[in-house]
Amino acid sequence: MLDDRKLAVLRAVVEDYVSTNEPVGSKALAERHNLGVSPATVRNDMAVLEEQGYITQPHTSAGRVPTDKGYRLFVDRLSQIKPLSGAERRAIETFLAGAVDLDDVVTRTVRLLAQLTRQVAVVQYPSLIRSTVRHVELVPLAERRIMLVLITNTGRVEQRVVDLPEAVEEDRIAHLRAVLNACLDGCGLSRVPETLADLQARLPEEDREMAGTILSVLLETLVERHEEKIVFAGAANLAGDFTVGLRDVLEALEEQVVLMRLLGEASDSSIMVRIGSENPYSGLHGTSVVAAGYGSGDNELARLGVLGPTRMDYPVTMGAVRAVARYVGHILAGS
Amino acid sequence: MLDDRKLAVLRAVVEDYVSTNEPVGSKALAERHNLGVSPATVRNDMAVLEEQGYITQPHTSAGRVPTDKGYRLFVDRLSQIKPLSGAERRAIETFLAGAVDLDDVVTRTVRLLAQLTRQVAVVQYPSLIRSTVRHVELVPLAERRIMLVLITNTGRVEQRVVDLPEAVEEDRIAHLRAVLNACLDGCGLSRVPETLADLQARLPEEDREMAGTILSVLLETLVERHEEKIVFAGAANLAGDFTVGLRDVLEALEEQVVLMRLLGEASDSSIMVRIGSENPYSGLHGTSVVAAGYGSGDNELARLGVLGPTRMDYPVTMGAVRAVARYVGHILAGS
DNA sequence: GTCTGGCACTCAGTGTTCCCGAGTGCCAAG
DNA sequence: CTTGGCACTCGGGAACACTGAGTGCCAGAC
Repeated sequence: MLDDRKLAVLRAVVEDYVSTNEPVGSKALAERHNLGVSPATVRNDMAVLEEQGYITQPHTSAGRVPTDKGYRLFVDRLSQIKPLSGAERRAIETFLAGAVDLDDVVTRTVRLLAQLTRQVAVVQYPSLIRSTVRHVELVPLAERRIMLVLITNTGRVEQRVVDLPEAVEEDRIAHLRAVLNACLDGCGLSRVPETLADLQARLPEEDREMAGTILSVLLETLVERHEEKIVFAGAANLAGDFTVGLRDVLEALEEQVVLMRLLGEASDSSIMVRIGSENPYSGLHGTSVVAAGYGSGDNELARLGVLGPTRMDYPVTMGAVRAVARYVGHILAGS
Repeated sequence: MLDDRKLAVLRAVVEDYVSTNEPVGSKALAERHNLGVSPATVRNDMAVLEEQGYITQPHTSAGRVPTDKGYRLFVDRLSQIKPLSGAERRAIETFLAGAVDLDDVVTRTVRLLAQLTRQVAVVQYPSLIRSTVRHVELVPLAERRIMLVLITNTGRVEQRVVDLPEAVEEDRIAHLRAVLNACLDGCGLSRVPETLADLQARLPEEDREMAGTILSVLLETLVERHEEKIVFAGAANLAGDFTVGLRDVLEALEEQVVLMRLLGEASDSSIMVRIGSENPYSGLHGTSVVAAGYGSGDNELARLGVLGPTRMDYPVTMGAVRAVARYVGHILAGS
């Protein structure tokens, strides 16, 4: 139904439109890409492509512009991810290697990605649920008040102040700390609730109340933070492209929930592309998202990606996202 | 040089321009504000005000618009901070009271302020330098690797992974932890360096090397983080007002350094207003900043504020900033 | 001296018209 | 199936006039 030349025409339309940002006409197209046929022939092909819904014209007597469906076909079958240059890889590596803690890794990553793609970058913090406990610390602050600190294997640190029902001596707290760590060290966060239930049943009577208070806060921490943390950067890159709808996009970026859904569900470690109206949030039609999961080694910890105009250079963007996701994975595995 | 009526005219020009966003003419002005004089008289006054540089006309045959100098006079002498309504106060209070940790306080604050003022809100994390140490924790991760966690009285938590030169048993680490906490508890962060120097001299010979490594990382943490953390929200509110220059503004917002300077130096606890070209960064002429310090009790921990078009409602904005700064102070003092 | 009404002047913004040219669709011939 | 030719469409820019809000200035009133 679409022969090779028609596909070549579609590819040419996408490439030209992406680079010029202007509707592309049959003549210019026949010249710039050596298709070996005349403009008239190209016109016929374009008419077919338009009929099938892959391209459209903004108005009569203008060139053609790809539709979302057209971009989709381009991404799926007509393009290859473009790897980064050696210089770019090295730049990424050295830039990320300078990070001192998790916060820093995430901040650097999001800025790097924004700069690399000249679009808006979005990075999700490593998911608590898929992490494991590295250490639990109880810090006495006052007689009836302690601070609970939870450290995960991905370097994430969560803290809560806990008010106790009664005054508790430091050594009982120290003991609880030891027990907690013995139980939880290396324990996957998703298995923490059951582990804690077990633990509490085994505690001596007099510690039950205190421990109950602390453990319930610990559980709360896990549940609350199920609402994952997510950041973005590069909003300034929007200013060039968009004119209308920019407000919608900015609003979407500030909604954690929307942002989460934007990056999509865990995929089979390949790159996800969402084009225009494929996006879940209506304010983001007209934008595309390229996202991938990242993690240390095999399991996906979280996701990152970029958001830009539908009219973006998909091969390059996908290359950048893939590369950054890999390097972040390495960094997290190494620390 | 400027009699009362001329000042009243200036005030009227500012107020009308702020609310309509259109150059205001003599006729409309004489009608809407009951100045008790004719348009012709107002025209004469406006001519004087223009000559003095308080207002200007975009082009001949248009109304007048306040200049930066005009806004300055308005803010300094012609307006009063407008307190929030009771409902708004209560909303602030309940919204901030729900915060679970420092991160949460800051995030909620910045969103609140953005929503309240319908502008871009900027909040600086409580300064490390002016905080005091609440606790230092050393967590063994592996034989030659520990995690250093620093908790301040403002609830801020800093962490670093430290690689040790030699394997160290846990009890030596526990001992060092005890010593560190004994020395540093309640110590102002600015005094930490000297305190640590003292401490190291008093340590037993065999602990020197290990302790040196740890302490130097601790010092690094303080120095590095001297570059303070700062966040913003409400970028979507820019989309309505600005058309050109928006890119500059967004870029400025993503530059930590610019953002820092934006909020200004510690002031004598009053509200700072920077109007248009008074701003340090040239991309931000055309915008104004209203900022204030906040803190628990007497000492200023950090600053917060909003950024908006020069044409903003200063009395209302100042009221909101002041109120939020106060409540955040209370919250931080209470936890 | 200060205020006011009158009047001529200026000019941004809008609407109208006209024209150009890029690009199209269609058709008949190769 | 491809190609050149041709009539057609229509967005966008240039030229133009018109309108009206707003101004500056002046002479007379208070």
